[in-house]
Amino acid sequence: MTTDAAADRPLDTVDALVQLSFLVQRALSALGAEHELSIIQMRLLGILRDRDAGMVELATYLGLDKSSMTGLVGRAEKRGLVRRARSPHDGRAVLVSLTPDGRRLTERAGAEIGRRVTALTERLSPAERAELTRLAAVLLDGTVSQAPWARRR
Amino acid sequence: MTTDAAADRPLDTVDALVQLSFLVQRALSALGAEHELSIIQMRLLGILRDRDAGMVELATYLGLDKSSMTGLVGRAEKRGLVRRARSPHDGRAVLVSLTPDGRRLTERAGAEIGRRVTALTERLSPAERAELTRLAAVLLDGTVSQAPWARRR
DNA sequence: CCAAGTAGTTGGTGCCGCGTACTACATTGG
DNA sequence: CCAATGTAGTACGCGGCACCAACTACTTGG
Repeated sequence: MTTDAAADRPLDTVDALVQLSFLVQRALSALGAEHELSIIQMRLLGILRDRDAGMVELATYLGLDKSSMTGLVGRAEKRGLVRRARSPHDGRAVLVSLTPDGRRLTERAGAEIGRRVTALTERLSPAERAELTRLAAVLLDGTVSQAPWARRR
Repeated sequence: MTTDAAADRPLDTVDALVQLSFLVQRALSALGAEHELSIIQMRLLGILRDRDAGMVELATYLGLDKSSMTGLVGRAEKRGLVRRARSPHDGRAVLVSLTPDGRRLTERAGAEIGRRVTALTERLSPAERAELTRLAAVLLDGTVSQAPWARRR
């Protein structure tokens, strides 16, 4: 239901989207593996690239339980990618931020993601690429309300 | 790098594809969760829907190590979704197949995936849907040689 | 000030994936 | 035929990831 469907027969829309999602995820996963990063770790770094955040905030962005954050951040911290600091305004809270090492790795991995995902579209003309982007944006738009995982603020 | 990127600014192609992949994966994951199925379990069932297979064969389709299959199939077997049978032609081999329960669940989940993924495209016209499908197929085509995860036979 | 709420951690459970090591059967070539 | 080699599968240990329930420590509203 997800991995198969005729490889050289015309795909229906459902199969196309599902398989495309696996294709992209596999690219991300393979790329992350080269830096010993899981997809969830990359997502964590990606959020922290733009702003520091507390544990609950991160959990919300990532769609995880807050208790899952302890281990996730802990492992990143142990690798020196991330740092915990006490929040100045709230004694309970913690502010997670990238270390310089973490930032370097994040920038680098981000650039590689750009390259690899772009490579997936190499057979598309610029106009097709733009159209694909537009269509994807429509799908993403349609679910922003149900899917609070790609928001700023 | 994966979860963010401006929510209401124009997306570039890379962000669009990455975010779309997360959108679809989240839909799959949520749907699976309703039946206590992980994505990998659904993929397993999806393969077995069309044909029985040995452990190594399944591992190849799923891109996993064969040792990972023991647990995966074992858990599905314990739930009564799947059955192991000794291969008639090779005393070492095992043939994994769906039980009637497993087949019912597979058909049902497959149908729901169709519905939900189709729902993601509700804002597209039929022509746009077809175009999206075509474009996705081009991306998928370009990597078949590197990605032996969507083949029959 | 105190009750209720919030941020975060801990501990336990289970799934998933890997690498290594092992058993059992199959195949091949001398 | 049989020894060497190859292949299918399992077992075990490890670590990452995610959940839930329970807990601590702090903050806030009345």
